[in-house]
Amino acid sequence: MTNPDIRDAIMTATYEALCEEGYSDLTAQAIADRTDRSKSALFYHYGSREAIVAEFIEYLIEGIELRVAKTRDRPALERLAAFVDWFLSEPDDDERAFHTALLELRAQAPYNDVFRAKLRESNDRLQRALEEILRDGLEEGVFQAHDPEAVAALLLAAFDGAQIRQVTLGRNEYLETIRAGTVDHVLADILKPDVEFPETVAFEFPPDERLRDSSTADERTERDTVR
Amino acid sequence: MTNPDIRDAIMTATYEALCEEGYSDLTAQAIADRTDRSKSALFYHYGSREAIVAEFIEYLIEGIELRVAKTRDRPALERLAAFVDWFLSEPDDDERAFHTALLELRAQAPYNDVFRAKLRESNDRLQRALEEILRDGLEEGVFQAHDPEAVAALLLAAFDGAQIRQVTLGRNEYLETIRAGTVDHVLADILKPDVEFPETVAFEFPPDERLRDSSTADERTERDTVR
DNA sequence: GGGACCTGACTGACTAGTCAGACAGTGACC
DNA sequence: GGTCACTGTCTGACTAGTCAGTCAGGTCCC
Repeated sequence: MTNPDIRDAIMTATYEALCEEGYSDLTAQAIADRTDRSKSALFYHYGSREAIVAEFIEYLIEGIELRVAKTRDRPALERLAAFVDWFLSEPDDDERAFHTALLELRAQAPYNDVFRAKLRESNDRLQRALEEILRDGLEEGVFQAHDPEAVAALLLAAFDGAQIRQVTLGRNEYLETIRAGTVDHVLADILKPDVEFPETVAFEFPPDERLRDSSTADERTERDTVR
Repeated sequence: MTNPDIRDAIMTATYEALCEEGYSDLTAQAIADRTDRSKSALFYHYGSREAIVAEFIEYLIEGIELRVAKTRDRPALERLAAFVDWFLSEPDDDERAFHTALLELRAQAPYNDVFRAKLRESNDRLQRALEEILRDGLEEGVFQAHDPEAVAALLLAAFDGAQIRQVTLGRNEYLETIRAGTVDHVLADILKPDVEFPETVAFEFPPDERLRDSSTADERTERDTVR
């Protein structure tokens, strides 16, 4: 169903609407306004607003997979640093807006089986990506013996918690505090004693090219103190 | 403003409505239905739905403070175990429903200055309570030298992340994994080498007595597979 | 009689989803 | 080449419903 062009248009429109309006104001109209089609066209292609959102999560998952794949040839320690940095470096305005909306969306998962299933998949891929880094580090001999599954889960929980607190409380310091705590208390146990966790990243975790901010990020300024 | 009886009635009604309907369905009517007043009475006492929610967060904060105070005479290690257990033990249905709704509410904080300010305060009290435990443990000589502020932040982020993932992904295993990881990797650095983190809690973190489930928790059963 | 408290009926704004019909393209058939 | 039937895509207008908040008026107590 649906030719790829219009699907892509609807997905990026959804992304923009999410960033600009948040999830709870993500109306079918708000999405349509950001395409060159009418609201009815949305319902023609996807039967419901919910289906659009479900597809959007799918779209994000594809993005994650693509982005993880790009990093696989790097050494494990560099990848770990990039992963940490991805979650715990201070977001720009667009990133923050997106995290904010995504949190609202995630908060609906308990009420919505489809969202929950898709978010699970997204989470599992992330978890597996991190486990892979940890396992590769063991093989490369830079990490000490540990349980990659448990450590990955702990790290993701801490990162996620930090990000959510940063977004909901509006406190950027949080990220740096948690990063330092993670490096000192968790990664210290993981790295071989002679291995230092890099101060700066060797490369940035690649962004989702499809969601490169097409909208000229300026008309968004006076809309900042919202709702 | 407002006599304490009706305030209390509205707050517990808000709590019940949140648990049963979630935040995004928390309408003024849903709250009123759980009091013996009409919806108009709500608007008479609080000027808006938002004000009710803001007051409710306040109400929760008072509860936390009360509950933390009750535990202050216990040894630090016991308190730490109770704190960990509070966040990371498997919730019953009511607790889970409440966490779910609270997450929705927290997800609105970025858009709402009042909510954000109150949630910050709530968070700060929690952080201070945990720091206090850590400092007391240092004084009691059961903990090794560490930075209580940073460790408290790390623990709270990890706990919060674990709880959110458990709620949004519907996976209870998460909590146990994170608890084990926290004990092995973070608390291992904090406790003196000869001190063992308790397997079982000496006491439960006290619940909020005011929110004791007054509604006979049975009519809620067939409404479980919702929305 | 005045104020505190409360109610039911109502309004206005908003939204998901529907539907009848428009229109452009395509292929068949004369 | 022209016409006709048909299909996929799309639209504007509409429906049915929801919800926050208002308001005129009522009761009860001082």
